[in-house]
Amino acid sequence: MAEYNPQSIEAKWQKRWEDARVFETEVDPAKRKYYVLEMLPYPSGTLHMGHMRNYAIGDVVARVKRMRGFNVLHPMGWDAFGLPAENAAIKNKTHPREWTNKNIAEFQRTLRRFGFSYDWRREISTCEPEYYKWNQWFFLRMLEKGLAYRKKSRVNWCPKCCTVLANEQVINGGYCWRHEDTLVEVREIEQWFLKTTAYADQLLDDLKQLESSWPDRVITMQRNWIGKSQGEKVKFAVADVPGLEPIEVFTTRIDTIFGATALILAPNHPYVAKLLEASPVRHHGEAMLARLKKSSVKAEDIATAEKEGFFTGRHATNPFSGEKMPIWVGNFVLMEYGTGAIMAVPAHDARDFEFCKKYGLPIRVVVQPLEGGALDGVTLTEPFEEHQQGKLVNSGAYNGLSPDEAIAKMGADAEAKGFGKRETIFRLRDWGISRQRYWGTPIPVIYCAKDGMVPVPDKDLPVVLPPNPNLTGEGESPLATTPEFVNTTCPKCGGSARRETDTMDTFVDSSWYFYRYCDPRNNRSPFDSAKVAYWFPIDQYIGGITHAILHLLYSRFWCKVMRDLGLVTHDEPIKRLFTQGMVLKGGTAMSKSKGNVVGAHEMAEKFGADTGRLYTLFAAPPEKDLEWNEESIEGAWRFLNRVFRLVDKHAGAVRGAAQFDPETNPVSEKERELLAVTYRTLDRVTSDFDSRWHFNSAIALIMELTKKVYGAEPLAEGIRPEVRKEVLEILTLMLAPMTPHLAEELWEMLGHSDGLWNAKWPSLLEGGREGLAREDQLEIPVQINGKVRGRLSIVRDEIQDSVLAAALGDPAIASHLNGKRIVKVIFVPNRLLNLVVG
RNA sequence: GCCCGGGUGGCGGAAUGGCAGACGCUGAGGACUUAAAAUCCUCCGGGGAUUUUUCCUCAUGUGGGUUCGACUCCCACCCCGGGCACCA
Repeated sequence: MAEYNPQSIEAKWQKRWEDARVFETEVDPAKRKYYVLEMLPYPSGTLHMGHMRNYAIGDVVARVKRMRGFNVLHPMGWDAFGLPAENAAIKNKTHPREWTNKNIAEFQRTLRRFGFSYDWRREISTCEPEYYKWNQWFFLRMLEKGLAYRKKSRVNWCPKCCTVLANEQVINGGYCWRHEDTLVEVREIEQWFLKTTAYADQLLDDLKQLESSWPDRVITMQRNWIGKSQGEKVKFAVADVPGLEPIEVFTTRIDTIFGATALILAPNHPYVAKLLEASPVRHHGEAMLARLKKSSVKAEDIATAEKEGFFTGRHATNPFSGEKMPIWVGNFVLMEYGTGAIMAVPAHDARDFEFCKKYGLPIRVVVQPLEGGALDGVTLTEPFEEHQQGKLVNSGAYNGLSPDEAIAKMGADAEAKGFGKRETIFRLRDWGISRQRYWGTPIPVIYCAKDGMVPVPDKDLPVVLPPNPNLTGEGESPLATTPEFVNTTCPKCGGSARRETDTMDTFVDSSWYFYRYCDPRNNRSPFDSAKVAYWFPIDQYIGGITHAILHLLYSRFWCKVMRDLGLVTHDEPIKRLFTQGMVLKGGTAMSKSKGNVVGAHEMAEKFGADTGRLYTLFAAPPEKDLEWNEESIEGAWRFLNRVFRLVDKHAGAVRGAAQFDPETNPVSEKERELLAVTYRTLDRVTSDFDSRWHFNSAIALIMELTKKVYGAEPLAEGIRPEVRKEVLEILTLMLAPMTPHLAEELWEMLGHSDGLWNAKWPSLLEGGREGLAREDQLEIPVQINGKVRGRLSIVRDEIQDSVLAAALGDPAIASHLNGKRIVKVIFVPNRLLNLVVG
């Protein structure tokens, strides 16, 4: 009797798949395509079971689709640029490339050990010049279109990374995304930006296309991040400083403008200095300003900080009422949003209320609730913000209007009179991509004393990283201190010039990598558009929720840019997105730094890849977090052993048997029962795989079926070999997407010389299986007033009258009726009978 | 504060408005064995009645509602997790 030995079985089939090039795919217009992709890993540390779960989910989908006859693209690659490689290189006195390639080799070995069905010919590594050349190429195209630009700006600087971070990489209100304990500093540096804001509207609107196929929370997070607001920009003339242009304010509530009792500027608003110059409160103001600017660096506290500000000594004129109001500076007004100046309407905005209350500024109600009595500013304890239900008061000609009516009318009037403009503003900012580090894509521009900034011509791409950088981990970009890189000649005049020494954010690499998989070795263009047209959009993308904004927003942006460059024709790159749960141990996500990882390779050595795969799929539904349980995995191991023994036991009898043909083959009652269970299991497993992605309950069903046919009796006596074969084959095929190695081995044991990889997913619709799946004798519950009081055996499709008669004849049920009158009979054919008694 | 998730046995979880707790883990008991491991079988939400068999009853965070029937749909609240957060 043979024994289940995953180590040898898995090695054997991985070799066969490779030799037969089973997972290699090409464009084939005759076949329906399916592109399934897991987010590419950053090759650092070791792969643990959290990663494996992600890839196991993708592999199930890929394998099921392949069995369904799809032409499946399922590639893998490496997000190989990044800071950890550089830091590790400095620490270990090696080269980032060396460290990265060592990790890639290790990752590859582990992924191969798990038998994931990747087309390895398409493997890409973003740190190779053949790849990052195209980052540079795209950058140049964006430069031509004005979508890439350089400006000096306040940026987020992480003192530990020694580099600038994108807004998206600043988390928890001011901390670095890689160093969660390190506060980000604000610095002024010349930076390269990509104009994501040019696509703000499209990025928002096209979310509609994704609503039914992306998780709600990802859509919501992106929507909030883009943060569209519609309102008015209103000009307030400065009354007591001659020659100063009016101050522009952004508001979504122009209807409350008569309630404005102050104008408040951000501390770094350019007007503040001008207003303070020669102001009677200049000294106090400047002292306060220095204080506010200092405290505003601590981004962490901004949300909770107490509102603070000071009066500039100057006044502005309300363009609607002509009223003069004081101009203040307030720490809660952000220069980065809107115009950096607001009108304070304390009666109808909580923040303004808090500020004005503190400094004794007047509070004037301009929207009265429709019911519940009049409000007045003096007794107001919190602002009235229910703007749908109310009418305007104290607002001159606009009194009596509803706020919505007033917004329309006052907006139009302001525009007509030239002091207002309807405006849509976004929270989204342009994407700062400059990084002052070595291990990334060099930004392909050259600075010449004579010609200024000159793009590197396409023919000179790629701009390759110097092999021997000066890595210190401190100060400016390592490239800046590597003379053989910096010093070059100007492409225009041929004179001596300097290269840009910043590298690109690594999110550039991952913004378009999935296109490269379609045509990974192309050296004339980033990809062949015809190939991309066949494979795109990605049918199923799988990854962690952590990338809900960064990667997934940048990718969408990149797609739209490529579309406008004429490279692709679709608006959105990813049709369906699935965010899988994390694998936890001790309540937190597995990570090397927390020391709670379960190494993937160790798991494969101990139980085999198939057991590891099965367990991660079985222990929880794929979208939920999974707490690792070392005892539970034994259950998966035991189950696979049981399946192996089952097939091994019957293999001899079954191997030579004919293929079962349900249509021409009369079956015995016992065989029929067995087949019915098998087919019904198949039916439910199919739907769990196809539409519901309930892999855990699919496995439960397969376990149940196994239990039914396991042991000596059920499969042996009175069951012909061809029927046994049918049952065992379906069992094997259902397992194949999840435990592919074992399934291949079983398939061979069952007498197939052709690999299971050629087999199709079994269908109930084929050859009379559907008829055999039907049960003729059913047991249904009988309820009285909705409570189950008995069970009844009925014939399939038995009509109500006959079922009711049988129920009334059942003594157990009759005793519950106890002479009471039946008011109503609910009968669901083949499902249940419910008697409502009075 | 706002926006998303989620709350079911000792644990992970199942249940497409129709028998709550499938399947697995743990635990208990038994078979096999000289013994152990492995394997196989039985039991395993609470309370009560009957103490062979079965029946009743409570129970899916809490309180209401819709329905013949609710873990599932609706309303309100509580708790947990995550995201955003002075965005004008």
